[in-house]
Amino acid sequence: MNINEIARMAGVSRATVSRYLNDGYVSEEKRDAIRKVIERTGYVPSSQAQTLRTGKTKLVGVIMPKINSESVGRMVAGISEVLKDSGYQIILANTDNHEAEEVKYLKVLAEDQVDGIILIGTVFTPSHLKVMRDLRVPLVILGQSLEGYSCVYDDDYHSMLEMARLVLTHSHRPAFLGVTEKDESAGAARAKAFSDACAEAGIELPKGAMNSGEFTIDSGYSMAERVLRRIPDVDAFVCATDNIAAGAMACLRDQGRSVPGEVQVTGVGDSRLAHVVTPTLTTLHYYYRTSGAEAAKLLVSMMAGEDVVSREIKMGFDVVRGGSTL
Amino acid sequence: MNINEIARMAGVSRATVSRYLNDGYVSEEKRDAIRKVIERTGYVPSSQAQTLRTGKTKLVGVIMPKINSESVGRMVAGISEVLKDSGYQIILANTDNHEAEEVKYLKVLAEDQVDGIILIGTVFTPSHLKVMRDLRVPLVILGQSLEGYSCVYDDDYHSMLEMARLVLTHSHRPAFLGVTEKDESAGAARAKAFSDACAEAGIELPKGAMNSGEFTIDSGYSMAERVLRRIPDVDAFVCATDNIAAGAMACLRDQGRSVPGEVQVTGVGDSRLAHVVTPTLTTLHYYYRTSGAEAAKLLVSMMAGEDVVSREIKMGFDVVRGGSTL
DNA sequence: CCTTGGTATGGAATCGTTCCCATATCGACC
DNA sequence: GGTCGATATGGGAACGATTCCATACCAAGG
Repeated sequence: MNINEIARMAGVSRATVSRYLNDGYVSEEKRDAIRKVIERTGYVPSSQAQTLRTGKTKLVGVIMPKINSESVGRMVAGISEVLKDSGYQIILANTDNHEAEEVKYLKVLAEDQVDGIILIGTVFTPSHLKVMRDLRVPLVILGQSLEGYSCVYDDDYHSMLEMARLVLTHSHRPAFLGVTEKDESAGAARAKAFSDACAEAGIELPKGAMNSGEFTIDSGYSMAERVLRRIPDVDAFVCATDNIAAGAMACLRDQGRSVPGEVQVTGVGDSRLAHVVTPTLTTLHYYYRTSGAEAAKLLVSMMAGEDVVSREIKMGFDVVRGGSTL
Repeated sequence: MNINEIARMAGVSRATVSRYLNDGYVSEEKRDAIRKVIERTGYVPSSQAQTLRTGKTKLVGVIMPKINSESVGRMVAGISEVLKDSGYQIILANTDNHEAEEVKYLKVLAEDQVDGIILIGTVFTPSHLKVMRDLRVPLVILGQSLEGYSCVYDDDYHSMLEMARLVLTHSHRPAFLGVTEKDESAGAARAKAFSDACAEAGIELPKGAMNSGEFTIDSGYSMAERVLRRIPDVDAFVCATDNIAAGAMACLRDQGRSVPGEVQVTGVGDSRLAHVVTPTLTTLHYYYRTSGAEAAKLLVSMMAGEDVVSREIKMGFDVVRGGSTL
């Protein structure tokens, strides 16, 4: 069942059916005739042929470092919410934190497949930049800020600064449990905010106070273990993610240290985890879902050809006070 | 840059280039010539044109009830792992637990867009069955079992039976916190297993012992609250998901009841949550990632045309003992 | 020597749309 | 009355591949 059949059955030309389906100039009678035939046959235009002819796929590629992560999940939920209404489908590319995969997908997707790309990136290597420069479809970066590109990101620095200040009102021997500094946002920015806050409070950080690991609970556990060995009188764990904080709390529990009495703990992300640990976790709420939605909106307008001067959207944040701080 | 250009530059016909790209019969010399031109120009065949001509999209649709859920995330990770290697891309459809959306996506995706579909379903309505019956692409159902379709699912009944038996060795006033029975797997099967285990142990369940709510922590909290009012001497909460169990534990904590001393608690899913609550949660480990991978493998072979007699794969499980049971 | 089958190649049709162009009618306006 | 713009319609050329078919060469086998 194709457009020719429909045209024949409705007694009009193929071109008229096409016009009926898209925009202009079809008389009332023919319009009726075509509508009837289409209803009766349940005809749906082949999106593949449309794609070939128009060069528009109505697909958006979302490249993400890890599908089963709560923050990414929330972002994608926001993206999907917006794109659904704009008639776009999401095509998913999961890189499992493998930078090379990220570059590969950028290339493959842009080749043909999609009208636009949202990159939930972590680390930008030179080959990232190269591929991104000669991309032929609009790109929005989510979760990181990068000069010259449209991006939606969280205020990692100031939010962590505020969190650190809060902790430091009752802490003199704090330690930081973070992730790789190659990650500008979750890594470098949060670490810098922490050490700036310490400097501001006149605290000199001992060796071993700044740590870097993975985004996992296990990594949080082992970093905490290590700090407790090297700085036995540590009195606060400021963590770069809720996962890490949860790991740290597990470690403290196992070693019989009370939270927040002996050691305060804070996380980032306001994940479900934060609300079920005992005591509940003081954490930073980032508007992940909303930032996903904003990124999608931005991309939609870019794909519509409005020459959005590459925009940056910095999201707000809230400090969520749980029982893990004084 | 299209196949004609390449053909011209290599001094061969378009057909020969196409044969070079696909299978047979190209002489060594021409093969070399074509390869050189392709390397130099970086030519990549238009997948849209290929799709139009061959009818194969190299896309697989994955319909899921909720993207930011840990179990779904794990399943999708498994799917993506397998499909990546088979040259398929994933196209994502998030229904946000809206059954009508599920049906809509089944229709839309099958229309044209994808070579196969994996449905991570929850509830099957008559309109589901109707659409699924006249689908023109292979379908694999993940997480539920449905007569006549290929499916990969967990042994909800027997795993919960085992869990309930474990709890009942030290409990005489247990309650069940579940989800809607319209969900055959997570709802009906787990609830039945629980009541069967109780019957087996000679326990008569009081009114209010069987509960049904949402898949959320909050819902777990309020269900627990309600049971504590109606059955004050309840001594175990057997929950249909870890989220619900986490909510129940939060409620018990708030009401000053000790776990597992006064009330035992169990979950299902072996989520990260289960390991960070205090005490850690006794839960059922389901092989979500593996089941996603299995579903994908099944679909790949179906798409390859091997007439797989619609197969069922029932996954195994483990009981993970945490501190929340005696 | 003629047939047969494997190897190799190009021409042309095809997939199902969109959209440019040519054409036509009709009322309005100078 | 001729020109002009708006409305309406169909013919046909793309879009960029795959694939059927015809053709041709060459070695082997009877």
